[in-house]
Amino acid sequence: MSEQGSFNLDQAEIDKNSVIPIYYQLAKFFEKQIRQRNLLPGEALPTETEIASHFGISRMTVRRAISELVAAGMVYAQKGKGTFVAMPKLDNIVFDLNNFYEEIKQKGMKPNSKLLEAKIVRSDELLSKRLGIPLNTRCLFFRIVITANDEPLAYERKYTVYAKQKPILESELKDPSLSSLAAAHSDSLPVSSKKVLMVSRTTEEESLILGVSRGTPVFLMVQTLYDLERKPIAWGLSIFRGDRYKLTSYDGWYDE
Amino acid sequence: MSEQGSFNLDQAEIDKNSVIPIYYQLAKFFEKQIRQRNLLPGEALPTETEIASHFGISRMTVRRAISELVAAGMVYAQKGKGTFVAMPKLDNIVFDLNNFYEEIKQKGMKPNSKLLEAKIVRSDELLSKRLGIPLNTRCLFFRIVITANDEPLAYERKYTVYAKQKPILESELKDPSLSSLAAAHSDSLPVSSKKVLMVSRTTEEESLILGVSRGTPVFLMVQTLYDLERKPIAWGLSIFRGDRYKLTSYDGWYDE
DNA sequence: CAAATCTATATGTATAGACAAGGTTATTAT
DNA sequence: ATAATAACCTTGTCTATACATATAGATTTG
Repeated sequence: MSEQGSFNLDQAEIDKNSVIPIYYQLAKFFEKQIRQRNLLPGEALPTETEIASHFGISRMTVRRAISELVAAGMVYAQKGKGTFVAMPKLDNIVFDLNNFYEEIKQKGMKPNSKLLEAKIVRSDELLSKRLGIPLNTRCLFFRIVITANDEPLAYERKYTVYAKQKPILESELKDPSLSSLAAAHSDSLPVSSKKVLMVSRTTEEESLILGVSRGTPVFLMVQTLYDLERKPIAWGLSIFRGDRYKLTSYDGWYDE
Repeated sequence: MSEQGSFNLDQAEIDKNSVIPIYYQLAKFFEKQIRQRNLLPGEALPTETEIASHFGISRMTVRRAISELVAAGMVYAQKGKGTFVAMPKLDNIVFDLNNFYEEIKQKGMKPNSKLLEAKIVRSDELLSKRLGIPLNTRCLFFRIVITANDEPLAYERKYTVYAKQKPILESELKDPSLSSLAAAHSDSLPVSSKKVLMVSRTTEEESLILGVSRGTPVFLMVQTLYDLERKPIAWGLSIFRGDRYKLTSYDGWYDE
C-alpha cells in the first residue's frame, strides 16, 4: 500500500561541495520528480533515513529539504507512516466565487442550489474541442441555479465526459462542484484547473433564469479541469449576478 | 538603526515541559507581539543567540520558530544583520489587476500610464467619510489612464490626505500606485488594505476616457488603504475595460 | 480465535557544536 | 584624514545524537 522504497534515488545529482545548499538541491530534485510525474500523488517518498544514508548526509538536512516541499504543499508527512506526495488542491479560493454556501450562510441567508437539468448529450464541435474528445462523444450536462433566500445568485452550466456510465446520484446534486462531478463520472481524476474571470452581459436565457433585465453586467467564470496528462476532463461556465456579488480581499495581518 | 535588543522578552510564557512544542510556543508569542503592534514593521527581533540563552533553549529551536514566521511572511531574515518584522504586503496580486506593466509587457505590448489630472481638493461629505477626516480637509486627487499600445485599458481615480504639503514628484507619476502615493503624502504608512471587485457599467465620463460605448460592462475595483491604527489614509477607484481584461488563475503545480 | 502486548520503523522535537558567509565597527597602516 | 585590515556579530548550513510519539505488523496471552 505505502510502496515505500519503490522510487529510485540514483538519478539525483547532489553535489556536496557546491555553493548551492544540499537541502536546496535535494528539495529541487524531489520537486522536479513530482512535476515530471515520476512521483505520483499518494506515492511515498523514501524514508528520511534512507535518503540520508543514500547520499551520505545528515537526516536533519533531509528534513530541511522535505520541509520545503511540505511548505509548498507538494508533500505531506505522517508521523509513523511516511511522507507522501499530496493531491494537487483544486477548487481553490482564488476568486472566492466558489464556496457559496459558507459565504451566503455567513451573511445570515439561506443558500440553496437547484438542478434545472441533467442529461446526456452528444458533444458538438465546440465541446469536443474544449474537452479534447471525438465528435458525438457522450457527455454529462448540468444546469444549476444557486439561490440565496430563494433569489437567484448564479447560473452554472457544466460538461464532463460520461465514461463510467454510472447513474447520477442524488448526493452529487447537493453541491455539484465541477471537480466532484468529474471525479465521479470521468475516467481520470482532476489534478489541475484553469479559471478565467471575465465580465459580460446576460443573454436572454440567462436574464430569465437570474431574474434580471437583458444585458445586465455579470461575472463570467470559465473553468476547465485537467487530469495528470493535461487532458481536459470537464468544462464549466458560471455566471454571477453583478449586482449581488462582490469579491473582497484584505491585505495585511493585523487583528480586528 | 537596527534597534537590536530594545524589545522585551520577559512577558513570554514558554513552558519547556508542555506537550506543545517549544518552537511553536515561541512562534506564536512573536506572532502575537507583531499582531498587537508591540513589534512594529522594520523593527528587529532579538538575535537568535539572545533568544536562545534567554529561554535556555537551543539556537536551532529558535530558528525553527522564526522559520515559521518567515514562511508566514511576517518577518524576514538578513544574513549578517538580523531578523526584522516585515512590512505588511500591499498591492497584492490577489486580483491580479495590479502589476499592469509586467502583465502587459509579457504580452509583448507597450504599457504606459498617463496622468490626466493632479490637484489639491477640499474633501466633501462623501470623501470625508471615506477617509475619516473633517470636512474641507485638503486632499490630493489623481486621475490616471493606463494604456497598452496607446489603447486605454484602465481608468483610475485616487484620493489621499495631503498632510506633508510636499510637491508632487515626477517620479511618483510613473507608476503611481495607491500605496506609494499614500506613503509619500500622508502622515502615516499604509499597512493594510481592502479591495472590493465588482462589475459595473461605464458612465458617460468613463466611456469617453476608455473609448467604449456608454454602459459597457467593466471591472470596478475599490481600494482603501489603512495605517497602523486602522485609519483610512487613501481611497481609490479603478475601472478596467471588461472587453480587454481577463483574470486567469491556475491550480495545481504541474509544468506545461 | 481474539485481544493485548511487544517490536521495529516512521516522523517530530530538541540539543550542542562546528564552520561558512554577509555586515558592522573598530583598529591599523599609509 | 583616508583606506585597508582585523575583529566581532549576525544569520545560514550541516552534523551527530537523543528521545518522543504515531503506526503497523508480529508475537504473546487469555
